[in-house]
Amino acid sequence: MIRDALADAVLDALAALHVDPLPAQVNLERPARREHGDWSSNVALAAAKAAGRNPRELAAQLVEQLSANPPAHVVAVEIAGPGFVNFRLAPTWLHDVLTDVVDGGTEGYATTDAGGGERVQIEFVSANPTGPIHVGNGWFASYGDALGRVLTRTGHVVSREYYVNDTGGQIRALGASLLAHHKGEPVPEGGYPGEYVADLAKEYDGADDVTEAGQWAAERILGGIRATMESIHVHYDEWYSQASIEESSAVAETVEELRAKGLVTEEDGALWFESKEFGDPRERRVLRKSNGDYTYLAGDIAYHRNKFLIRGFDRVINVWGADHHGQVASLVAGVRALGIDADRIEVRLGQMISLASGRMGKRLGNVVNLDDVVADIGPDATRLLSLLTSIDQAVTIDLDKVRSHSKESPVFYVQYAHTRIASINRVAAERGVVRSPITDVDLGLLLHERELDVLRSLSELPDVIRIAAADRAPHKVATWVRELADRFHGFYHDCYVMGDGVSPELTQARLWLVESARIGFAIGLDLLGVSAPESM
RNA sequence: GCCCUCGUAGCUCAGUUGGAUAGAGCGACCGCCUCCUAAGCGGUAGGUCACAGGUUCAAUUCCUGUCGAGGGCGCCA
Repeated sequence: MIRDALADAVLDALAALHVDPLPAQVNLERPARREHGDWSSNVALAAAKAAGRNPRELAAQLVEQLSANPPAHVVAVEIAGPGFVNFRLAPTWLHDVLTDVVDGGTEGYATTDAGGGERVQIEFVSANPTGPIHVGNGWFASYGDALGRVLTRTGHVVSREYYVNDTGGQIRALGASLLAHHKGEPVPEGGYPGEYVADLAKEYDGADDVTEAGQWAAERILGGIRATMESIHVHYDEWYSQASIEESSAVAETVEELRAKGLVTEEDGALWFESKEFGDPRERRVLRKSNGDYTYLAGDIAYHRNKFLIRGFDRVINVWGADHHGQVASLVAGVRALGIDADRIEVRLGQMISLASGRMGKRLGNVVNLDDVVADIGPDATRLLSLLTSIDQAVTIDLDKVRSHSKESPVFYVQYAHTRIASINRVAAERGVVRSPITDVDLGLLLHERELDVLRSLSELPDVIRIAAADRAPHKVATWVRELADRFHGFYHDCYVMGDGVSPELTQARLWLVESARIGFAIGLDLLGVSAPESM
């Protein structure tokens, strides 16, 4: 990689200048402004103090040293500002990028094995099966899925899981609501008045038992949730039943394990977990109520014991809504108490989403089902919409605007760029233009700023993916793919691949540029789970 | 009261882990189709990066405080 070559050259130059101590790492970045060159380093600023030198002087010496023996592709090394060292490169470095992209292809370019085969489980959505998925509890479905794709590409082994809350009070409440509908009685307090319950009630012919009725309804609703997830290309490896944990001896075993460690006390007939010493801000939490039932927390700790100690995941990432924030510290305390390193569990809290029309709530009667959004704008736009922003951002979505501007949405912008690539290839085929092997093509003809901009974007993809994985921030891929689309539209507009005044040699070079862009779109869109259409 | 996540253009949001003159889309205004799809391209206008301190060569970015928004602090799940 060019960055490593430049960093090595800088280190060599620093050593030649007897800088002591040598910086552990040379920071190289792409300046925001073109005048500042293609690559820039702040190493003189960063290292000067420790070495007892003047930053600007050190930068000047560095420039002199590097200019005397410039690394490959470097045509000029300049000093700027308070002591930046700016590298100006020949376009050949970008032609090398093109070759790298084509050599790597969709499967290989911008991949790393940084994850080292780490087995990562991502649990996301996990909404209670008491009603259809709505835009609130389904918003981070694309996030969890895309994060999995990014982690897979960076060398992790990913498993996607939906924790099915198929037991407990809300299932009984669902059953009671179903039976009430069935008998034509009013839905009980705290029940589920939704239309879907009435519809299900018509089909129910089981026993007059709230648990049985609730489980029957939950199973049906879960089928709908699966279909919704599939419709936006989210495929789970596991739908894990909470009941299977609670009905096994797993919870009791987990509590026993904690008790054996001396972390459980009994008071008022309840069993308490001494959670504070494991980082819980609260002194202690109930594991088993005085009525003998285990709490949700006890079940959740048992569930995570299962994830780590039974199923052997190296790392667990839970994607939860911000309204579950209160559970995090207790769960992590429980996991730690079981002897599991705290940094193996991550809880990513997605901020609540709201509608421009106001708060969404079941009681307000303005719940928008995810299915309806998918039906309106399609799965691609639905996915990209939620992948444009960080999950730390409490977004406001205006569904009316999303609908009316769906033709101008980012997804069309990006997909349109991709169809233009397909279009170029179609026209080339019609005109009998065949792409020669890349080794026979003079990529040195690619000198137009628009062409170089496309290649600059492609050169950044490996970094983008690496950072998106490390930060658990797949939206960075979405930002990148929009930038690539922007650059490609510019190229398309200003640089004809075939046409008047375009030499056969230039056509060949541009066909390869187009191919490298195609690979970039294919990688980026696949990571986002958005389709890359051939025509629109 | 305490904890978490935030506060960037009229609106919705980016901002490469501290860099040089802070970006995009939508909305507004002005241009560009006899060649690969105008679902596109170019331009103009729009900012005290909530506010005040601190850290340093350098702060939208890190720290503290204030103000504001959302969320959380049960023997509910």
